[in-house]
Amino acid sequence: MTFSEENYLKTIYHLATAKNQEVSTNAIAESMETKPSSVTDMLKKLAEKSLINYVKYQGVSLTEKGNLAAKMIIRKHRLWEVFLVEKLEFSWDEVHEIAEQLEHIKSDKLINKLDKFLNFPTEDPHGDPIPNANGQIMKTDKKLLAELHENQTGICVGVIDSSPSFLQYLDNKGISLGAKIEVLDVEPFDLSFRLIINRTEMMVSSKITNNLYVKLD
Amino acid sequence: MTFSEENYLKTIYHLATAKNQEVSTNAIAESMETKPSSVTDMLKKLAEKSLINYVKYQGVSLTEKGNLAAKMIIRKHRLWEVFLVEKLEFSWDEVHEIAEQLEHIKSDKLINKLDKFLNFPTEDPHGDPIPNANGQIMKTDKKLLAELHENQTGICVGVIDSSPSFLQYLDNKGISLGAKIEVLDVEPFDLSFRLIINRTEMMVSSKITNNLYVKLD
DNA sequence: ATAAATATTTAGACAAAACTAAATAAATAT
DNA sequence: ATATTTATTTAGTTTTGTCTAAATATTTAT
Repeated sequence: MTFSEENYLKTIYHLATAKNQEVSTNAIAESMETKPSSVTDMLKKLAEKSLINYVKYQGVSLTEKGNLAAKMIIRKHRLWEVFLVEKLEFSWDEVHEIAEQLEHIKSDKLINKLDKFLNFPTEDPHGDPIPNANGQIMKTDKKLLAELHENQTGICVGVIDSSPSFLQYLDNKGISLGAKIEVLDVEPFDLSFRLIINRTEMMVSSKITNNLYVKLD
Repeated sequence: MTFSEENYLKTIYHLATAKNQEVSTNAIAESMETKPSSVTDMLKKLAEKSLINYVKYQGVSLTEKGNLAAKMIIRKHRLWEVFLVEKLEFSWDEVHEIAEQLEHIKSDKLINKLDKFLNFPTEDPHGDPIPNANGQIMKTDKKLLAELHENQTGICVGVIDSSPSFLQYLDNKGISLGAKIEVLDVEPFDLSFRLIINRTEMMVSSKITNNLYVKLD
């Protein structure tokens, strides 16, 4: 499988998972910053290889085979992200670009040894789940911080918005994966939260609480 | 720079270093298992980018720029090999193929952090030197085992022939990088050596002693 | 229900990196 | 010194993945 094919599969997987329905040609083109005509070309090729179900003008979905292939690419991407953050000390916001390259390295043995070296992590540094070697995804019982009530506590396990600017904002505030969070109270007017994070009290807006995942204790 | 350009540069570097003269089109083609006409095409492209000195029918040499670029690729290749052997527990003979892929990952920050993570190694698992971030290569004072005399001792630091079959032979005999070697005596008839390697006495043929590098104590 | 807008596909072209076959230059042998 | 062999380059083709422009299908609005 070529780099390009792998990138298309991954994009289709993400779009299909997010929308939970057939993925349109234009949606793929927009997401990959390419032209719809290029997408059509590639869809034919992927359908030819039985990686997607493709009916002209009707959008696409992944076949079983395509779904597994996509999850293996995502597995590689996320394992490499864990490696970059935990072993090489990159910060959250720097790893995506490099993992985009590393995810295309072909060697099952490599990725399984990496998995072991990292102690079989189940989530990447943004809190997204890592499929195991069989493609199974452990779903976590994480909640949005915005859903918590006063006096509830938990630990930070991920984000929705993983843009560098948001991740850097979190770094500045001292909010990192694994941080202990306690909700002191919620301001009813603007839904901002008063929190204790790692022993420091702070206020955060609803924009933040709607982008941070926590796991309840 | 594309994968293909990088592979050509690397090949030219190795051939130029081995022969210490201009590299011919055919030599490159043979080494890369491609056709001379394909090589000519690429040479024009590399010359256009000032990476090589190319005069029709005269063979090529690397420019300063090309030489540095080649050394950076080799640096990446060898650092990844160290990672694979030391951290992921691959054996000597498995790492080359995977490193061929990893050497093309583009990120200076990545490779320098990897270097630090591995504690700035100066040699890869086959005993070949690793250029530093500036492209400088520390040359080691290694000798061929065949050059040692009776009662001399040293440690195994590398090989010439890095084919899987030779590396596997060494593994079977318990000969690995860092192994202590003591020469007991040399059989004048066939130049075979009687050795103690890691406290075990064994006989090795001159075919072996001519392919193993040792550093004297 | 039809017109207008939007989405998708087709047709044809291009660049990169490879190839084959033919042409040309360089090296070698007689 | 010329003929022959070998090495190298040129010319033209192929495949992959992209593009533009034009054509066609689908959706939306009136």
